[in-house]
Amino acid sequence: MPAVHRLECIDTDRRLSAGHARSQQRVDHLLNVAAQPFGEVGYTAATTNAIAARAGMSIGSLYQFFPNKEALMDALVERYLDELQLMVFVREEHLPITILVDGVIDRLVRFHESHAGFRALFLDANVEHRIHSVLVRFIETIIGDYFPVLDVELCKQTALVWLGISRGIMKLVEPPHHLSGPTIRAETKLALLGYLHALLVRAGVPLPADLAW
Amino acid sequence: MPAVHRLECIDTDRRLSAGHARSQQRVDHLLNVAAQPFGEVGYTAATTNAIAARAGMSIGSLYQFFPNKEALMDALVERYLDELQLMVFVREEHLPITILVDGVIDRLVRFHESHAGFRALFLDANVEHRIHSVLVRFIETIIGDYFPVLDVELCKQTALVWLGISRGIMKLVEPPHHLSGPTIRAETKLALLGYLHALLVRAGVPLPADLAW
Amino acid sequence: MPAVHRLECIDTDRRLSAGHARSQQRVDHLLNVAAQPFGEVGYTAATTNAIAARAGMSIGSLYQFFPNKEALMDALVERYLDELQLMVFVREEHLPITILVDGVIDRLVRFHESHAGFRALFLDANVEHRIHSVLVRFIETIIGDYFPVLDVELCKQTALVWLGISRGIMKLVEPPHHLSGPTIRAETKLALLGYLHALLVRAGVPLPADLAW
Amino acid sequence: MPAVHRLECIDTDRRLSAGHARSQQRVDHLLNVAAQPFGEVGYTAATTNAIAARAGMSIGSLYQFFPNKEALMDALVERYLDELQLMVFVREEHLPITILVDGVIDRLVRFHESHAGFRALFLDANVEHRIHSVLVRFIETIIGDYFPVLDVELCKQTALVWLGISRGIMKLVEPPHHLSGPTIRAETKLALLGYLHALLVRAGVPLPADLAW
DNA sequence: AATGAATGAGTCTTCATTCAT
DNA sequence: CATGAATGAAGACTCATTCAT
Repeated sequence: MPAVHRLECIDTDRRLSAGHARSQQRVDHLLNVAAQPFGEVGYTAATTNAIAARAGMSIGSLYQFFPNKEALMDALVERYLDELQLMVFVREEHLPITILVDGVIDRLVRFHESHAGFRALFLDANVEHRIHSVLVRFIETIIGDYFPVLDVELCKQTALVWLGISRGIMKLVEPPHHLSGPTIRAETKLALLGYLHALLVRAGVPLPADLAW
Repeated sequence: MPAVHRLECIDTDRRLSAGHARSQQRVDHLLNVAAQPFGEVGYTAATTNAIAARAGMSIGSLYQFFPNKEALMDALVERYLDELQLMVFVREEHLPITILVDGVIDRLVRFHESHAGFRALFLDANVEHRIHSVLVRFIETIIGDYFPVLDVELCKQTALVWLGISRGIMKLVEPPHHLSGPTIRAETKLALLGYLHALLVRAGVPLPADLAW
Repeated sequence: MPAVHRLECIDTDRRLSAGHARSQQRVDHLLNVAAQPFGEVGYTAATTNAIAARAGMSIGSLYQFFPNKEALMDALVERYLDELQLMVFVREEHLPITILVDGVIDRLVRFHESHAGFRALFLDANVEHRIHSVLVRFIETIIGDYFPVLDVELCKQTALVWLGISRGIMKLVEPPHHLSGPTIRAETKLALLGYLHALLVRAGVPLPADLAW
Repeated sequence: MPAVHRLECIDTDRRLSAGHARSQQRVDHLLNVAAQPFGEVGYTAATTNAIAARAGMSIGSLYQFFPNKEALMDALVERYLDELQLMVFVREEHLPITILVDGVIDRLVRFHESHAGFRALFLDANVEHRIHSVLVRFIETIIGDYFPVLDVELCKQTALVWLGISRGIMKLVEPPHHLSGPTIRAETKLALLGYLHALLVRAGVPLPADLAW
């Protein structure tokens, strides 16, 4: 009875995928919720029990999805990276670099403002994750594209410094400094472009028109 | 016997100051040692028991010097601020701003390289202490002195951003990025001056000769 | 399938109530056990670790039931108050006061004899809890009912003194005096009624028949 | 040179006794001061370091006078007993018992009011010391003297109960009840005599004139 | 004798993780 | 798969007591 067999298989598949779907939903909800404690008290101080409780889930279930707290954070990080890909790392071609930076920083700061968990992970010094390296690679590519004359190492270093500058300024939204969102956006852009400008001058690279102050 | 009395006094003084001296030595040693765990794992993860053990001291002794962990950190912070005052915040008059920044950043990065505890406190996002506010005030004064045309609020904001940039770039010495000391020094200076340059241009303030690229 | 649904509900209820029941059992057991260290060494000297160990429970479990040591004691106090309500504070109407006191003291002393934790809390001077105030209010009511001619303040004061006398005499069961239960019962009653007698004489209140020695 | 020898001896004796005197002074001061923490926070919570500090004495010196905290308390107890002997246990002969009780309780309550350390030790349930047994023996003697017809055991038991009643009522000066000193005095006397009255009636002993209400 | 720095066992409490149901 | 009770190592901090000076 191959037909029957197939039917059963399909049935099973459906059930499985239904299960998967539900499971995925639960994980999504868990991650959404976990972002809150991370954002409020930081990764270390956020307790797994509190996260599970806020997710309306038992602690046991949390540990069925993730083997430990770090894996939970890693999953959150991956989700943030997916969202960053969609919402921040969008590059229309042929934009002047100032316009590109303007757009990326606007989107990054807005992402950062609206995602407390991302803010915590992006700004917290003491947690290891992939956000920074992915961001660095993204920035590296941009700089390499715009200034092919710069060698790979210098591109990478410039990307690193851009990341450092961005993190350093964005951290100023938090207590005790409380810089406003618009200020953060404006000053981050200014700092990134100011640094780039100085770097190009130092490297003897001709300035693009929009950087030629 | 006034002579004898005096001698006794001196004797007493010696004993007292000997006690003080030893006590001060122990506190110094404790702070030196405490800086290590703070530097390695951060303030929160560093345990008082570990600090005491590393200092070759019982936990009870640690608590004879400091009423709690925070007070220990505060003392360390104050000592760093004293040292910063002497070693970093030195301002010869009438230097061009580029030279001033060059000197201050050289000294700050060297301080930061040689003081793991300072590095931790300076870079760690999650601990409240006086280092940042003191640094901001110092930078604020410099900027106000060099550019009296900028209003107070803008000076303060610029100081904040300079602090943010410095912290952001200096954090890149740590894993996983591991930028070298010389690179950190060079790029921090470039970023600070590049940002300042752009800021002055934006504000319509005439550039000093050494910033007129 | 309403029937099935109902069954499931019941099932769920059963599971829930089974959990509740077990939890309640454990809390009960914990309180029973906690009463011992409290009784033996007093509230302060009793350690939460010792209590957990005696209850055959990890310290973590203890703190899952009670947020801290004081809350544990409070729960014990509330349980004692519930039991006192049922076993001691029973008042049949229209009894002569001597009979009432006889019954209450018999029951209170027996309660006190069989509940080491209560004994500790009732007799220990250095812990704040509700036992005394509740007892005072109970006694106050009795005295007010029997002698409406006494003003409220005097009723309250008399109740306080009765409580003091009872505590003072009951403490004599403990080392180093070791008065026997029957003696404690007899002498407490005698002291309470003797004081009341003297008080009524002093106040010029006519003695009820059973107090007219 | 016997004369010289003698002189030296005398000299030595003088020095010794001077040392003794000074030592005694220090011990006295220490005990005076120790009474305060005991009175304020109770025996257990009072720390030896705090006591030494308040006495302007090093912790080492405290332990040179007393081998441990308990011995310190014992010495304090002995001093209280000496003072009680002088100030409270005075018995003029041939006073009616009501007058005797009046005087003793007045003096005891006043002692109790003015000696915080005594109050703590007299009222605290959890510390073993001689105050109670000495008081019991004193009371026992009084009762035996006034009512030779009562057998020794009953005298002892009555003394115990008197002690219990006194402690129980005197504890009411403390929080949360805060009965006033005069109230304490009046009600303690009333309770003691009321109990004695009832006891004598029960024992079939003829009442002395001043107890014949 | 005097000192007070030093000790460290012991206290309460937290929280990531496991496992029986 | 879900549950959440149970675990226990570990952390900050206290305090009676000791001992070298």
